[in-house]
Amino acid sequence: MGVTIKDIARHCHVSTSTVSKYINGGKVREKNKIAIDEAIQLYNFKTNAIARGLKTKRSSLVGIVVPTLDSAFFGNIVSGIEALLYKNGFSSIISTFIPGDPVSENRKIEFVLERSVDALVLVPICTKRLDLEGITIPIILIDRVIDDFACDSVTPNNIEIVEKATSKIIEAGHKRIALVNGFDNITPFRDRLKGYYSAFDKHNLPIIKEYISFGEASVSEAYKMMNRLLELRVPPTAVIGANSSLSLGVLLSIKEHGLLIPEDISFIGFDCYDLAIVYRPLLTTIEQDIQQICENVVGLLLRRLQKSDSSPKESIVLKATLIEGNSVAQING
Amino acid sequence: MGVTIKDIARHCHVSTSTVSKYINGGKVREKNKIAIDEAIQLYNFKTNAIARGLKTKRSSLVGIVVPTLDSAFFGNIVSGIEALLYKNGFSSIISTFIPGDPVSENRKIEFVLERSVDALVLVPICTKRLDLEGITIPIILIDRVIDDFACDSVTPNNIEIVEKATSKIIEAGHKRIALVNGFDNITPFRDRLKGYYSAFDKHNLPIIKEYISFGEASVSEAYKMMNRLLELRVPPTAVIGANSSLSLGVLLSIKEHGLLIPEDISFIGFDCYDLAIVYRPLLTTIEQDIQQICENVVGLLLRRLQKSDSSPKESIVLKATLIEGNSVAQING
DNA sequence: ACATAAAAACGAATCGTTTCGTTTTTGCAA
DNA sequence: TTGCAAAAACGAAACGATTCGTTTTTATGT
Repeated sequence: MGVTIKDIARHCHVSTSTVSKYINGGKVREKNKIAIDEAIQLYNFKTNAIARGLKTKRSSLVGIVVPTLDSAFFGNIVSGIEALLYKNGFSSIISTFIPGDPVSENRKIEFVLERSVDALVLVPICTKRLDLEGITIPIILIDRVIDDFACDSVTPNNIEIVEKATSKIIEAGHKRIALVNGFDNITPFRDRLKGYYSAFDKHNLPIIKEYISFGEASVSEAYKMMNRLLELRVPPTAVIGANSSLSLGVLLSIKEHGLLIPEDISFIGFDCYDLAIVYRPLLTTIEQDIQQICENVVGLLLRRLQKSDSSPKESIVLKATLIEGNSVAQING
Repeated sequence: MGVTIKDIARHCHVSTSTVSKYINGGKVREKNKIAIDEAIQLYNFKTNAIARGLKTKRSSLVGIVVPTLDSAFFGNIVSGIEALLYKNGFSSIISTFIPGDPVSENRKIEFVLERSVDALVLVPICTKRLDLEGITIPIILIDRVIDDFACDSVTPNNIEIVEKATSKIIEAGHKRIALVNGFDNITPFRDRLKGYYSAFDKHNLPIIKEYISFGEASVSEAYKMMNRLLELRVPPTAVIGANSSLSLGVLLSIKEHGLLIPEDISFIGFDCYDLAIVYRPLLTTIEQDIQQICENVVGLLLRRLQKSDSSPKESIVLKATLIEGNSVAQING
């Protein structure tokens, strides 16, 4: 504890600047090189990242601000990003916020910024402009974008993939298809709704608004939404959960109503692969490739951190996959 | 960007030390107080955590080192701890490692330590002594302990709870009960095995070693283990998954074999509540109270950070709960 | 062996705070 | 008013690295 570059310098009879230079990959006389290496071993010297940060104004810290990690989805994303950042010498400061609470979101962002992070990875909930505008470090948004705020982002092709999923259900003969959605001021939910609409359009089917449900994207809210849907006079014959928590809530409600998938109701989920493969029957789900997301986020981040890079903001859209299970039944008319 | 305490001081015609004192809660003349507050607002001053850290040797950073967050279990723990730390003014540096890889674990710990964290929260995999001994900051272990290394820890009552679960199965008439376990050099798996043994002992039943399977605690390994168990000449009539990933792998294998729970095989899982409640039938599982874990971890941590506290290491053991579902069938002898 | 350019080492200043010993101001009693 | 303790402000010296302009050493060619 507390061995500094000075100790190394003294031990090697060189100046601190020489040691510093060597540590940072500079050229140094061979014998000094050897001596310094030895001394570093001997004293178990670790360069003090704080002192370095103070001088260089770079902390090698990336802030990751996400909603609570109650689903494996964001957990996997955080893990993945952290692992890639680590390979590039960055540490990750994580900060989670309460999904429903814009105040907590803003505070958490502030909190992370105070740590002098070099960049920010953010899964925003608020569409309201946080005071992100004034931030000078690179920001990458995942999963969703913020209206009227040009920013790098990595998102799935929500419209297309939900259209595809919805079409699949329609083509199996369903007409009463519920969508248990998040609030549509959040871009992915807005887009997933668009995809749903689009599929109905393409098949010349009328949309029944009653079957579209908006709410907070939590398990418990989805459960309530689905309960209401199932208690309609004419309940839906199929349902789509618009993200992992919503899918979970929907399944919970279906179960509580004693209904069977797909005999009583067909189902397509979103980002719930772990669950889908053990569920009986195998669930049809929309899945994002998390590794791919992480690679794109970190790749973009590293490019942005090269000071020279001031190219225009990028919106990277990654293709999600519809994984076929047995949770959608063919029905007649 | 870049407004410092100096700017505030100049603007207020006071010295930097006065500003510093005020910021840190010291007493200051009323008019200075007002002036400083105003200037802070005006310039949107944020104290530079890095510079402060350099001087005070406290970073208000806590390192959290856990295996990859591929299950919601650790994700929830990380979220929970982060949230509580935040309330106490700490940021969380997260670092995940590859569960099977002791080298990655050690490197990640080193990496976090270089950041001058004030404390370390760790879910260790290695029983081998990392060079944790030399670390002078407080360390809290979660979920597992390390042999011959006295350290604060928060763990579940593995032996008792698994004994209870196993007894439940035995009392339902089962004799061929499989345990899909992690390697038993990891303390929780060792203890869960003890619990399993103990239940057999108490019921005067012979243990059939064939049904006890050890492997890496991952979904894929559990899947293979369970496959092997199901392909025995005399397969088990019940199975216990010894943690969340193992439970998932077990379910996967059961499904692939076309078996029904509980008709064909009974099942008790561990830490897979989300899954258990949507599964059909409702699964019987052992669950830890994550909120309680987090509160204990952070509580202990904060106590340790009070310099004065040098009380002996604590091993906090929290009671896990056996949640009754319908996945254990009564069978006749 | 000598001059000279290139390479490496040096030393001091600096990053933005906190801290601590000293000086100034304040409030109050004589 | 003056004196004096107590309270507050001050200023300089850290913390541990990096940086940059300068000096020293090395290597090269004659």
